[in-house]
Amino acid sequence: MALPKVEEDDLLERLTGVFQKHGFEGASLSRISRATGLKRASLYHRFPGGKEEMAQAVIRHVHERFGRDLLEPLRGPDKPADKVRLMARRLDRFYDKGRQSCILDTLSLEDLAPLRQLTASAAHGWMEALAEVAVEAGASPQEARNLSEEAVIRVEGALILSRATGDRRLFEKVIEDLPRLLTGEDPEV
Amino acid sequence: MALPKVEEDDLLERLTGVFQKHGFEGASLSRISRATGLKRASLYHRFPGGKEEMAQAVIRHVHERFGRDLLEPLRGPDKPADKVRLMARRLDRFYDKGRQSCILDTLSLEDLAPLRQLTASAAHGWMEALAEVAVEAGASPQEARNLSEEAVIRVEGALILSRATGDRRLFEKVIEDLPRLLTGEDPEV
DNA sequence: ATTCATTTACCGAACGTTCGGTTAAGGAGG
DNA sequence: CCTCCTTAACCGAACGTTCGGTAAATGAAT
Repeated sequence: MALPKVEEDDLLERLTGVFQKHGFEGASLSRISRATGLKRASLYHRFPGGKEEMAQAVIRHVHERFGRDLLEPLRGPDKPADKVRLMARRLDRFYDKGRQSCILDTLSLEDLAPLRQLTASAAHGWMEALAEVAVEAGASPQEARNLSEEAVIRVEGALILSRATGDRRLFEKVIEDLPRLLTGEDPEV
Repeated sequence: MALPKVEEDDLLERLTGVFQKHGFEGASLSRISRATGLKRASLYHRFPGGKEEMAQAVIRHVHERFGRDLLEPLRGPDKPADKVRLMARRLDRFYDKGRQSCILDTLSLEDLAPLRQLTASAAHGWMEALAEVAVEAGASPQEARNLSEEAVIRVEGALILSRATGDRRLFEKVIEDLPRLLTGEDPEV
């Protein structure tokens, strides 16, 4: 069989970049083709469902990578505050210090049911992981849920505001404050 | 002179709806034409600068309406907590209980310098007004700035998360918590 | 009050470009 | 050979934009 010109994982990574930067409607096949190095027809070979399937794959890919790199460590044996500090550091990298948009934002505008379902489950997964670590740090289940919601809300809001104002310090501040918010401990940078 | 088919203010209102719902790239001239009742060519008579000028007009219009209806009352003679409660109620209406997106979000993705400048000044205007009322409620200037940033971040984040999850209670909760956050007083619904 | 040039607002039609998507054929590996 | 992956070429539709022209209201001069 012929060799794929771009490996699956690399392809998804490049695809993610386009949808992240331009949103669903702004992610034209030309841009996608340019970014991935694959012609339109090749993209349709990889994603017979077209653009919508690409967007779905992107959400799933980000969900998976996010879960593996940022959320899984939260379930490790370390101290809650340490684990949240680690996640905060990786969040900072994940969003490139506030320069990148979140696909929960850019891909939830379009009202396509399959995309909505995927963004919803991704958001819930994130919040649940945060709630668990908050419970571990001493919060009641109810408190933990509230804290995890607030944490995600702050990160998403900070991304929007950083983008809208061009001031990335807003994002940095929110990131640094996450350990205190979720575990009550100071960040000890 | 001929009578305008749609009054300036009504036109801007309808225009706003399209950009709010679909973002810059998703706001096609066909959609805009359908929503406003004006044909493509007529839109270019009103906005010779084309789509970008329409987007600029939308931001300016929202900025003005937002300032008049939500921020101006914050400078009135009433008690800070009362004023914030009023703003919170109007915010709830402004975003239709979390169903509407914020143009700071939908129009800041596109990297067009004029749009960025407008979203930035709108965001700063909002935060300044909130900081003023926080100072009035007893916060130090530094605290007030932090609180106003956090308030706007929360509102924007809640809008994203409500949209991504379909759960508008997140938005409602943030709205109800604004008076406490900014003035330290309970909402007393 | 009537004319008339001017201005404002609108629209049909078309511009060239790009959109998302398809078809048929070719090259590489098993 | 057969299967997988890629591509050139192509499609109708929609994109943002422009142009020529029409209808309605205005102000000034008659």
